Amino acid sequence: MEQLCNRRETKRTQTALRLQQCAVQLTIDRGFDGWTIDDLAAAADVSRRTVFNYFDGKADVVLGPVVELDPERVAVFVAGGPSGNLLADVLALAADLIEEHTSDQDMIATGRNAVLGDARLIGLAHQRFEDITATFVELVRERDGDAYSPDRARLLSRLVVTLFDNAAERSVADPGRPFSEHFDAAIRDARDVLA
Amino acid sequence: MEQLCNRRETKRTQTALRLQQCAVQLTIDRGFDGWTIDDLAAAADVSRRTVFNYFDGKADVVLGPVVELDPERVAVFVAGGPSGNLLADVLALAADLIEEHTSDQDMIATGRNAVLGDARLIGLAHQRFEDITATFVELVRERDGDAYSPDRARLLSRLVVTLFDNAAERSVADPGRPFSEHFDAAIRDARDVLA
DNA sequence: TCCCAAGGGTGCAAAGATGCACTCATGGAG
DNA sequence: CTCCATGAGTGCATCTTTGCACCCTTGGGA
Repeated sequence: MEQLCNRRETKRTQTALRLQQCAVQLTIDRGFDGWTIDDLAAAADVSRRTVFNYFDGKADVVLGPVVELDPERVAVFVAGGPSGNLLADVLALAADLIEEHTSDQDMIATGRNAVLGDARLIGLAHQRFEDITATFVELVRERDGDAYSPDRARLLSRLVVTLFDNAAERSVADPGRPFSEHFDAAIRDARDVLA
Repeated sequence: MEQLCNRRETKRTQTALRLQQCAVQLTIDRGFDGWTIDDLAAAADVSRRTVFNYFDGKADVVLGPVVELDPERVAVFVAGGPSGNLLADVLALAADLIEEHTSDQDMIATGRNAVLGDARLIGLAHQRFEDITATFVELVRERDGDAYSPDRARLLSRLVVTLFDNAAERSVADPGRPFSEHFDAAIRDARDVLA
């Protein structure tokens, strides 16, 4: 997956990472509204235009790009797969989401702190989770029709979000372990709690 | 002269400087033939191709680009200007050469050491001075016809080179002062010596 | 209320950087 | 001597970065 022999790819990754790190740091220092795109560009030593070449907006730099589900996996999910168990399949879908979009393990904790420290950012992040939830609810409806009530589907999505957030908390407490491990642990504990 | 507001110019200058510094360091460490363009590219974190986008060859990275006289000033010189005194005018021409091609004051000393520490580089540098000398001789001939014998013109050019080298030595001993100042001091001392 | 400065965001063309496939010269190894 | 590996140097297509002119929204002042 990593191509260290390719200068282009390497520099692109470095620049994206640098932008994210600077954005998070600026947010921690001054809050989300305390810095401009120009400030970020200066901090990351790129032009203002380049920021928009990498991210779709100011929020995206801090929160990361809007997550997108793999259409192939979505198709499998809607068809009732991969395991047939709804909870397991939703979790699998969510796990892929996290897996693909976690470029920097230890950035998760820092990023989470930055988000939670700024009211405006909490709102933006919340909006994102809302969108994801809506997507999931729709997917569940496509998959099982009316077998699941929208309320139940919504609860399911919220559970996944909660699991993610709990995993993030664990990641803060124990940054040494990979995030996916914390996520798995959160799932296990949740099962125990609900058992 | 410096445009800190322009990202392009700034980065270009930085890259060129980085390439020069790395090349000099590599030469000091391993000798001129002890490193390849690929080594330099890796050290300066650019692609091999980019090295050739900046410099015309391996030698140019260490010695700097081949100096070129300003055609306008050359025309003035050939016409007998600007002062009418041959020595003064040649010195003025040479001073311009140095002024325009000295991007980094303290690099002069380091670069000089690198050149003097490698036999091959001394040869290359010598060849350059030869070329410059030939150019000057030709210019003097165009200016004063046969009033100056080629031998005398050649001596004149050599004097200038010597002054430059002496100024470089002074620069090594006293890096705090700008190079042009050392150059002027060398000229004064030479006059005293020859008086 | 009207106006304007500031900041987010986009389109486009020019300038830079890179990868890659070449060519050419040279100094050994066999 | 011949062959071949190595490293200098070039041409060209492609991808990135940058500057710049724009547009749109918004929150204050006058």
